[in-house]
Amino acid sequence: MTASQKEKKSQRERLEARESTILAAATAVFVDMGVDGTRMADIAAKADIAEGTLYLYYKNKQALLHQVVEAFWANLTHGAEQAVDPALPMREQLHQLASYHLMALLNQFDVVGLTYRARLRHGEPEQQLGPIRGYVRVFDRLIERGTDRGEIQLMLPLWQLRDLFYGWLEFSARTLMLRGEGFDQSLIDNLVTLILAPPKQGVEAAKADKDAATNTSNLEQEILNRLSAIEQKLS
Amino acid sequence: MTASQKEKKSQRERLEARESTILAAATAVFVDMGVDGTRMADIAAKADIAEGTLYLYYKNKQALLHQVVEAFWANLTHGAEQAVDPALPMREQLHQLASYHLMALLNQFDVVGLTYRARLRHGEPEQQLGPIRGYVRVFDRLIERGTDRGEIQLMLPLWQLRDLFYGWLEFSARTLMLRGEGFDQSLIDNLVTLILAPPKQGVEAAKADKDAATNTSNLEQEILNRLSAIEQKLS
DNA sequence: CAATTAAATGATTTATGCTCATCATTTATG
DNA sequence: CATAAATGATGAGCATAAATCATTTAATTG
Repeated sequence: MTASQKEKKSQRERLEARESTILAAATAVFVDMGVDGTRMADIAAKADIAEGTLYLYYKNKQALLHQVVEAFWANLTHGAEQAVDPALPMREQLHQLASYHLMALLNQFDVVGLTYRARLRHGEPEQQLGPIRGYVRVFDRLIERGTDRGEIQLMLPLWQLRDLFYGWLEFSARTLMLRGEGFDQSLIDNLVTLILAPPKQGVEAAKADKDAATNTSNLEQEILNRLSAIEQKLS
Repeated sequence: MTASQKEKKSQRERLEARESTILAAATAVFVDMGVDGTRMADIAAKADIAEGTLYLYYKNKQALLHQVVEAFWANLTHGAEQAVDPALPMREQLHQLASYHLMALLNQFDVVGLTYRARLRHGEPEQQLGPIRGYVRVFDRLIERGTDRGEIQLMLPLWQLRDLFYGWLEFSARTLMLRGEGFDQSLIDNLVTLILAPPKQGVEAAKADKDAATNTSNLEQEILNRLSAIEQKLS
């Protein structure tokens, strides 16, 4: 029994290894030739298996592409979690996350592009890209902690802050790629500064100034911070 | 000769009319069935022409898709130019542009989605989407004027500001669609306020007015506002 | 009204995603 | 250990749809 189970396990391992091989091959060819330019035969050849075998692992080309993208984002999530050091102050952590994300977008621009082709054929349920959700959760947790500590000064519902962060970075990555430029430090700095210490604006800024000038107690400010925390958790 | 020229012109007009018909048919079918789900035969049928005729007007399916997207953005540019009234103060203009853009993204979400499939097969020159460039120029001109007048408080390079604006709005549109929600006024307000100095009217103004009336401190009023916001979200 | 040019057609060709009958390998059984 | 059953792998063949092109039809010209 022990032997048979061992055999079974090594069998399963072989299957998983083959799945990884297929995924790696598919990623490479998709990136290299574009989705439409990729033939299933190409992927099979690169993975060194028969064409029909692909369909034992994935229902069709679309499902394979979907899996490629999911694996990519899952991997990215892992990297993001490692890139952020929770011991550091909030500003550093945000900086790390933003830098990591922009870096990833630039270095793997083509793979990111596959994401837009991976949404399932319309019809069928909300089987939207799950891993992306896991990815942004890294950001969400960071912001929630920062909000609890009252360090986030850009007062926005969490979802707006999230879309600002990722939307800005992704569009910027596209611009930088288009111009043939690389990583832009000023962009990251501006983004972090905007979220943590926005330029004086509106009542918020006036209030802050007033507080500083008139030496108002921190208690009232603390109340505001707590309220923001609650508000963001609700949205 | 006049007659012949007239004839020739009406001929050209007929061709252009047919081209419009094809484009409209293609847009409808692409949106309805998805790019992959669309057969050239479907488009031909909808445009009431033979399949082969399509290839007299467009080199292939990809080129047709490309043209559909270009026409869409060109049309959107026209709408944006009309939506913004240059006589109004900067704040109103930005508000109009942001509202128009978010509205367009939401109402024509599927067409916008086609944009990501319209980049030409890789290889071949920088024939990137031109009309999008024309579209963002509306924003650029607005910002340049605002900068000259010193009305822009968010000091960023133009390209960063542009990517912030469009990136945030597009990601937000996706979020709103995913949640099945519609136009979000607070998003627009926050975006405009972030870029410009505090408003003289709107939510901020109401608060300021109330401040003046009740002679309450800004801080206390801010607390009241936040409580109201929370209250609304809970109901 | 020929004659010439341009436009339109759709049967045919070509390409490729996917299926399935067959073969190979692994696991279960007496 | 032998044999049966189950699972995995294969690639020739099928079906679908994009693109082509010889042919027909329509428009333009002198």
